[in-house]
Amino acid sequence: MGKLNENTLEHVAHRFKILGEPMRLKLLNCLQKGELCVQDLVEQTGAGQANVSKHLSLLSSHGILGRRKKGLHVYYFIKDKSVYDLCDLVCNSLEKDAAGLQQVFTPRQS
Amino acid sequence: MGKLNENTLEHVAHRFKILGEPMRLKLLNCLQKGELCVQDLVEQTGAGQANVSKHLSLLSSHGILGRRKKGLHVYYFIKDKSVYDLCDLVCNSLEKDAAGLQQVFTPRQS
DNA sequence: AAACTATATAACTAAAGAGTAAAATTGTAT
DNA sequence: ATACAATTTTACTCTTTAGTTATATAGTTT
Repeated sequence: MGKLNENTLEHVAHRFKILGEPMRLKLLNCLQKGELCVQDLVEQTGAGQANVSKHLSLLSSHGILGRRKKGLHVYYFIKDKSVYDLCDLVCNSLEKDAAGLQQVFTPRQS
Repeated sequence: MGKLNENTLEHVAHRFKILGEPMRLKLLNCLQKGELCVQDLVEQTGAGQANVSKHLSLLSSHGILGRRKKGLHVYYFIKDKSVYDLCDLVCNSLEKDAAGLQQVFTPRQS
């Protein structure tokens, strides 16, 4: 994290905030294997149509997803693959935390 | 992002949410060079004392910061350095976005 | 054209959370 | 013990936002 001025700091925080909703991560997770239309995502997530649509709009308006219209359907796809790297980093960090906790709570043989 | 089940997905989102506040990133930014006490951080950020204290509590209760008491002062320090990697990743992604926009809006010589 | 389907938008409700001021803790100094 | 200083906690206000329902838009089919 080199020299974060006030402005870029806001942008970075904003990006994190966008990724900080379980439903949005769920959508990104579904889109790992390739593009899907809104319907598909509604089915796979079990969320409401309007809700899914709003999240997708947000993600695409911030360059994380791309949008492709084909007839009645709108297909969304991953545009910024760095989100997966971010998730991986967080996962590793959380696993390390969990390992640490386990070590604390697992009594040693005496 | 390998196989994120419902549960880990929530945890990852939660971590992002924690990092999704400008003031918290500001605090992490201040702590890059080493530990600081609450007062120092209040001065460096210009935020209210209670506010800073709450953010620090949150960050340390989630393993991102560590806490060390010394007399009247409480020193906070980075415990999970991966947060800087996360910020770097986001910065790179945002820079790429900005570069793309510039390319779109900069007319070529014809 | 009308009927239908997929998606987006608008308006609303409810919950979460950032900031603040005041009171409570905790530790120090006199 | 009293006074003081650093930090935390509590209680509150205000803003933001996720989810929902209903409506609007865009495209298709008959």
